[in-house]
Amino acid sequence: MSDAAEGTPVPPPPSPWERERPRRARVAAARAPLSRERIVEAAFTVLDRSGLDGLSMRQVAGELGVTVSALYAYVSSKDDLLELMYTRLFDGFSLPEPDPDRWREQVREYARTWRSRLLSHRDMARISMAHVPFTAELLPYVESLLAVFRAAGLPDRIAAEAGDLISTYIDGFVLEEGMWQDRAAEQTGGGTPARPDWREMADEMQNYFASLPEGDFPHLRALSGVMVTDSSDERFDIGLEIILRGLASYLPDPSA
Amino acid sequence: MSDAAEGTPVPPPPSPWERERPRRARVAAARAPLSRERIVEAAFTVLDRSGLDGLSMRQVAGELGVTVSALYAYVSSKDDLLELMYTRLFDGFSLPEPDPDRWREQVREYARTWRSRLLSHRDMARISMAHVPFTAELLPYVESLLAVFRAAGLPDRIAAEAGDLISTYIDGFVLEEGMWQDRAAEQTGGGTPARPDWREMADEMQNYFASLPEGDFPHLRALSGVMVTDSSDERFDIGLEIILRGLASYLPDPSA
DNA sequence: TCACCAAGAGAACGGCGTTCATTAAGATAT
DNA sequence: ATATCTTAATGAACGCCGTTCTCTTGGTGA
Repeated sequence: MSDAAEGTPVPPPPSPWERERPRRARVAAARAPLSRERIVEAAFTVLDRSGLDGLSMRQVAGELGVTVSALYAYVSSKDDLLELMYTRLFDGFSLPEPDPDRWREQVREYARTWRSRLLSHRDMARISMAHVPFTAELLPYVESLLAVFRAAGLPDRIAAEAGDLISTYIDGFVLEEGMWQDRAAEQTGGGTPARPDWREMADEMQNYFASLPEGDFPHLRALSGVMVTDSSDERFDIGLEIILRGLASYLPDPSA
Repeated sequence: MSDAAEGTPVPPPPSPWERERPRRARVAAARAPLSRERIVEAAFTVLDRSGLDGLSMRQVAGELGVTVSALYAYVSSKDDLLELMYTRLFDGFSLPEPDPDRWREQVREYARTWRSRLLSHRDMARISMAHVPFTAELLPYVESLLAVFRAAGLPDRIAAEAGDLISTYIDGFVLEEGMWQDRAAEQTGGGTPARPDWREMADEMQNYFASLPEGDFPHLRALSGVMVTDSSDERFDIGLEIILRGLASYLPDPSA
């Protein structure tokens, strides 16, 4: 442990006037060399902290203690990085073997799982909406969702649309959830409360609807109750059920 | 018309070495003073030419022959401008008086109209997806859509979701249409062909699906035919019909 | 004629995505 | 042990962005 045992030329200590070189980046790199994986991970950290609008290559680089340009050795562009993040969403995701007798439940499970994955990172729905899962890596997931619909007995034309329809619904729903969340956050101040105050938000909305001119918005007023009292989960299931019923109507025996 | 009749101090002509001052901006401004309307119009021009990613305040200002900062006298931010563009989409839009016997047709018409409006400007679906029509100005439209659902006899919980569901479907569908369009455009080169080559695109996709390992993607292979041969309009109507059937299943008499 | 005013110009700030030449460190060959 | 090559990261630069601030200018009413 004692240094200078041999004649190994120890570099002289830096003179006081010369700025100490930043050694930390190198040290960090030695601990864990940069990689696509590490970059994606850092990107998720930045995403959760600052949202999609605050997700810049510079922030990601900063998170890793590295310069921006270093990232471009592993990632060809910001779009590339976003696509990696999108693909990440599918990791370890698997649909069950299609069971014609349980196809509704299987689709429900798919939908709930997918929604919870979208909710697991801030603004993830925005990223998801900007992508189509038609890369070689993701096609298997599309395939197994289609398998469920076809096994259920849906006509080809219906099955072909069903996947898109369900996925679009989920993305859109979560996207809106996020927008209300953001709106709530920006009202309570710049800070990002872990859980936005739904109660307060709902009350405010309720009041707003109730304050609308009586004669002009009868339906909005009438529905403001259920819009506000129903939880997000309930509303999600309702929309999902509407789609499932629509799909089921194309089956020879809709009772299935 | 003759100048210098009186002692009005005419400014000397600009010396040859000094850059001629740009007079055109001023002239243009005199012709038609800036306004929110003119700014929105210019923004649409830029949007159609360069897409949402190319829509910058600087480009809009350039389109008007004006400096960036001038815009900020009329528009408080870029977000504000985007919201104006979004609101523009609703101009002159009107839903018919709800007719319980024709509610499906009324919803279909609403959906087709809305889709065609989204298609009328490049990337408009992206802008639409980022907004909720819950501003004072747009609530009447929401109201009259809800009116159709309620008049049809849908339960409140269902009617409350139906508006969101349909709107999300339309936005999502058009968004995807745009993505395929962009993908096609970037393959044929930087140029922006007015109508992307659907035929070629479809063939290419068909080939891709057909080239997939036989055993691994039976459903994708089986459905690639209908996915490709059906026109966008047909696919849109199919998805819409699925939703309408789902909604109808909540009516006492689903035959309506 | 002069003071005022609204509208727009112009410059600047900090941040962005991306590229490029350069450098430090380790591995390899002589 | 030394010279060479490779790799991985740096740091500076380019051109663009949204936004703000100060300044100019042309027209208006007293």
